[in-house]
Amino acid sequence: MPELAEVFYFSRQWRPGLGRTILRVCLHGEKRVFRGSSPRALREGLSGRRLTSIRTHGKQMLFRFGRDCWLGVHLGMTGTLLTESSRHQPLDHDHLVLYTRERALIFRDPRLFGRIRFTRSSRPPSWWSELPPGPLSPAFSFIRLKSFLQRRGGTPLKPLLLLQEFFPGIGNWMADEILWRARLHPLTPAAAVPDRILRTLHNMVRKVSLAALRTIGRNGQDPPATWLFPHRWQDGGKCPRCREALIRRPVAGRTACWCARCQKPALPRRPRRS
DNA sequence: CATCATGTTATAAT
DNA sequence: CATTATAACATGAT
Repeated sequence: MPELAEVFYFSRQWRPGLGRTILRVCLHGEKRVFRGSSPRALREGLSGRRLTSIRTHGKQMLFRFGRDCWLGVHLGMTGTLLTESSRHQPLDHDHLVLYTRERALIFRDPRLFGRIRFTRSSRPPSWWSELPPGPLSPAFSFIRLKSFLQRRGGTPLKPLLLLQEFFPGIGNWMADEILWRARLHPLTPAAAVPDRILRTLHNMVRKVSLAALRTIGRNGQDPPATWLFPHRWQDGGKCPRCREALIRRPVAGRTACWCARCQKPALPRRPRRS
């Protein structure tokens, strides 16, 4: 589930733990989600400390404990954050559970593509502070987008939108939603987009991010039927704009969904003449 | 049983 | 070196 808005939503699930002291830590330290960090250090670092802040950036989450303990969470494909009562017994897929007096803060991930990191330092860890500007940041400017797409002009738009190094938080459904709204075919080479359409694309990256945060991010509910979102996985799904049947097939290794009528492939560079 | 999945990354090939 | 394709990860849903 987790792209930028879902990640934000899940981060808020742990908000009841803000200001609370972690009394006990249960974890499945041998699981893949702890790759690259020490479960022992994590347990010792968090125990007895208060959860002091919660932040998200794209698909990344950062929880601060006390002054100098930082917990990074990435939800991968199937990760979720939730709370249960403090009597909760960790289930098979509850790989990290932080107990406060009144609640259990749970990281659950059946598929184990998620990742937990732990760092002890006075400043936030570098993997966090070096994240690229998010789509809603002023630094995510049109000119910066244009130069990025220029640099990778031969690559289709769809896989470019999935690059976290430039579009942190954008995932498969958001990319399709953005292209659908900008009426751009997922295979359009980046350099083939005229400036005017590029403006639209830039706008849509921001619009979809903002709208997703205001719906999914706020209450976890799916976006309305005016979006591509609720139609994209349905067999026989129709374009909510023109009712044309939606097309679904892999583009650069991921399933893409688009409307054959609204999103025409790029025209050949030299249509005619000799 | 086969296929597919809202993600990332190592490795191979171009 | 840059880009692109593929496999792998591990489990659950259909």
